Amino acid sequence: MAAAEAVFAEFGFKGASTSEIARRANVPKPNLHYYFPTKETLYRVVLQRVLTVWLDAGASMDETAEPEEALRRYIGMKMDLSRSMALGSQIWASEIMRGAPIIKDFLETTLKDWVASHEIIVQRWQDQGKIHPVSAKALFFMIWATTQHYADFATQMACLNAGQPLSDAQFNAARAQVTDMIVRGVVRAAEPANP
Amino acid sequence: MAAAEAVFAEFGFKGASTSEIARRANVPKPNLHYYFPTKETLYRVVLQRVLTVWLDAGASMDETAEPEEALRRYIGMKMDLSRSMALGSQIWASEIMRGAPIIKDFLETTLKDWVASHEIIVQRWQDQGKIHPVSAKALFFMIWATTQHYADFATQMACLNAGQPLSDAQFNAARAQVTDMIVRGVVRAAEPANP
DNA sequence: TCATAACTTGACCATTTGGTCGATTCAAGC
DNA sequence: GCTTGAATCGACCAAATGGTCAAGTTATGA
Repeated sequence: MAAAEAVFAEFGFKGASTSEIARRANVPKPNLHYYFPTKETLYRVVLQRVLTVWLDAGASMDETAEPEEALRRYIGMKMDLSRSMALGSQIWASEIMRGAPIIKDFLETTLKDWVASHEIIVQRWQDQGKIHPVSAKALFFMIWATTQHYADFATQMACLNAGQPLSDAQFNAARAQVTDMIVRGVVRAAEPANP
Repeated sequence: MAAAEAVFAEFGFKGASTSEIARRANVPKPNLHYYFPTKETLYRVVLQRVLTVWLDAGASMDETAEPEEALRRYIGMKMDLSRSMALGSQIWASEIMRGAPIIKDFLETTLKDWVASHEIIVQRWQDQGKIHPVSAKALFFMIWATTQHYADFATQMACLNAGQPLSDAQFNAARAQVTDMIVRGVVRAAEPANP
């Protein structure tokens, strides 16, 4: 599974070869087909795992909380996932880029529902004057884009960081800055107390 | 070239097949190899075009301008590129995700220099108290991530938009909102005039 | 102990892959 | 018309692809 994740992340579904996956996993190829009949089966399983974890993260956006707190928690969690599940994020990205044949169904149902329900929350925040007038989609796209960028473009970031992947300290700093920037960009500053 | 762009964007370098490119371009395969000896040659040419255009956009960040104006211009230009060169952006993304073997050199030289020189500008803005204390890299990563997201994840966005790609009006709205959010997140609000 | 099921694996197969070859067509200049 | 070089293309090649098979080996449980 780990081998499959790495190979799919590096080459995409079509570019990944079962032989390569088997080689990296140190098993003969037929052994791999014993557990996963086809390449697509294996791919689906790998994708499913990403999907599950991301959905859990999505559930963490507490609707009862204040926007700043809710956003901070959600962004922080997505940043953490970008670090701990970078390969999954990459597979997701390449799946989307090839037209999402496998996860289209998920996008049209579960994700759509998630967005719809959270659009309501964002709208409420806006009605309450707690955040600036932004569309919920634009907000979520920015959060997803920025956080996942730390997974999908890790190579580029490493190149701009003396060839080294971001250290834990660097990543934590980035996490904080990303959160701050987005929160400032969206949440309306509390009115200074005036009589 | 257009066919190659589409196929590379959809399947990545390894997953793209020259036969498929030739088929989409309505030319026999040997004809394709007549102009581009190898798949990699063709890939390099396609990538080079993206690179050139993006560099031009990068040059548009006028260092003499105020941060808000400079950022607005740059973000707007990158958003426009995401619309007009979506496939190029996708190829870029998958090239990075496979470890950037072809463009590593560019990343380590030209891009690194670009970032270094623009870090100075951002630092100056910060010293002048014009922007919040953010690292230039975190800022650029957020701009790149968010703008390119509109190209790389167009499929996902379409799924959340009743299956339709963003219309011009929707895209323009997104462009404005993205710009506003980032600017608000980074640029320090002008002090209210006080004696 | 032994039968049965779960697992492992080297050899194999049809198809697709990137790329080539040689023969043909086309266009330009004379 | 003729020559020459550029462009076209059907047929082909070796290698890699996803996937299979049958012959093994190992575990399980009675």
